[in-house]
Amino acid sequence: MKKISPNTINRVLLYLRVLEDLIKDKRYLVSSGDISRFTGVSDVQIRKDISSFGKVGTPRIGYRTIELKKVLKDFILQCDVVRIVLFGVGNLGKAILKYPGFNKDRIKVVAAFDRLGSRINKKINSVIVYPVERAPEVIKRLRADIGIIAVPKKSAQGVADIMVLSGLRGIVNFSPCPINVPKSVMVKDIDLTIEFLSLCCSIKA
Amino acid sequence: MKKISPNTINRVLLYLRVLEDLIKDKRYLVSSGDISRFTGVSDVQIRKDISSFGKVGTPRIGYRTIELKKVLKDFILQCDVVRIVLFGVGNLGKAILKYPGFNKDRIKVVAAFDRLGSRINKKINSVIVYPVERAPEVIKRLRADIGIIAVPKKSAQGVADIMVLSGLRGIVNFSPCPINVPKSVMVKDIDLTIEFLSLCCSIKA
DNA sequence: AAGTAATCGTTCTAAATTTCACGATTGAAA
DNA sequence: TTTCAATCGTGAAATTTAGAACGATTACTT
Ligand SMILES: NC(=O)c1ccc[n+]([C@@H]2O[C@H](COP(=O)([O-])OP(=O)(O)OC[C@H]3O[C@@H](n4cnc5c(N)ncnc54)[C@H](O)[C@@H]3O)[C@@H](O)[C@H]2O)c1
Ligand SMILES: NC(=O)c1ccc[n+]([C@@H]2O[C@H](COP(=O)([O-])OP(=O)(O)OC[C@H]3O[C@@H](n4cnc5c(N)ncnc54)[C@H](O)[C@@H]3O)[C@@H](O)[C@H]2O)c1
Repeated sequence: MKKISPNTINRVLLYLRVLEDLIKDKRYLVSSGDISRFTGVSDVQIRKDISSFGKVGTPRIGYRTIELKKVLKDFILQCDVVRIVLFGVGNLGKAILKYPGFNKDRIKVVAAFDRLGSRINKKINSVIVYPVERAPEVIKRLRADIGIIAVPKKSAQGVADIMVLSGLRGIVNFSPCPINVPKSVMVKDIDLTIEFLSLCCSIKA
Repeated sequence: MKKISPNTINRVLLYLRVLEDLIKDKRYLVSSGDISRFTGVSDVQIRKDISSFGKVGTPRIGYRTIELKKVLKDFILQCDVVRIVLFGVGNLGKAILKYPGFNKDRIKVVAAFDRLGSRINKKINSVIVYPVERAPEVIKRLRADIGIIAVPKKSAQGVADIMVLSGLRGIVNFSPCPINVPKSVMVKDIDLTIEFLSLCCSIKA
């Protein structure tokens, strides 16, 4: 089996979302052309992505939604549920805690941490906010996989260090500065400022 | 002059941020190796990116921070200020409205829109929330460039249509579904669910 | 039963991006 | 003044990614 590129993973996750919607609508067949219309990805690209997981389609017919969903899911989502912890219950952190859509995709925020006394021991959307000091203990107990950095940038590296110590293996970093972690820990930077500016540049060009 | 790829634009925006910090710290010289350490981008990549804007470095010395900043900025950020409008003043929308960091980067949210009566005519962080019906008029008057979709997915396409009609040329779409717009309008999808799941996949692999 | 149209899957081609290697340039030191 | 080390800039190679073409397969139609 060949390695799957991050781009492919992202696209496959899109396909999975479409498939779940289709299955909910009781549609049992779908073609690469259909998925293309739903996702904007070209049909060739879709067939190519899917074919890296084996032959699951039938010519003239397309793909069986339930089967395809199962195949894709088995390959890229070994885990049933993604357990996430959140650092920083500010504006952005609260938005994430209050978002109901994550549950549907089996993303579960299992705990939150903040430094500020007034935020601690509150429950937001049934997630408890702990003091940062308790992070290593709580994270291990709840067996979280991924951490979100939603603290101001001057606290970002410190929080990242705690995350690494606590055994998290992936970090989503919303703070506008790069963080240093061992390379066994995957980092995904989401820098909204850069996204906005970048779009602006593409427009003017 | 050759065309600048989106990847390059994103990296250059990173360099610009580093440069601003350095200048604030009164550092007048910086090498590609330094920038590499600050950003994680390889030094060769940095030199190559910069060289597409001309020769601005001096061998043995590096780059003059102030000069480099000016050169990069002139090339990719023609506009002084990016004017943004926000659709959907819910959890995510409020977080964006309350974020003070955008001003520093000359990103200015000039107006917000919502459907819900209880949100309308409030001011959040001195940004007025208008009813969606007034969007075309307000957007034209304030000469906004970019719109943010932070409404539930079933409203996303409708909001996108209004944005196009109002003359926006770029859209940042936080809703978990693709939107259809004329191809003269640039769309940047930011799908947090996919980002989290994607990170999860990379970890397990 | 044969023809046909739709769709998959694969191979080859092309384009974009990154990495590598190395020459060129400069200021400082011996 | 000569040497040297640091750094830039660039052309070529390698890698990755997307795209196009096309044969293979299947079910429907007549
Ligand atoms: N809100 C946005 O739209 C937005 C946009 C772009 C970037 N960001 C970035 O996202 C991050 C969060 O933004 P925000 O608007 O939610 O900030 P915020 O100031 O509203 O919230 C930050 C929270 O982190 C907590 N905190 C600070 N230091 C901590 C520490 N060491 N450990 C644990 N908690 C700590 C604070 O008590 C606070 O609750 C920031 O880095 C910001 O730059 C936010
Ligand atoms: N909050 C998160 O962390 C998060 C995570 C992933 C994705 N998203 C996506 O981001 C979007 C916004 O999320 P949220 O949590 O802020 O949602 P929300 O429900 O809190 O807010 C949505 C807002 O949009 C307004 N709205 C609805 N229809 C509208 C219309 N036609 N025109 C104008 N306004 C309208 C509503 O009145 C509400 O104020 C959603 O599409 C969601 O799926 C959010």
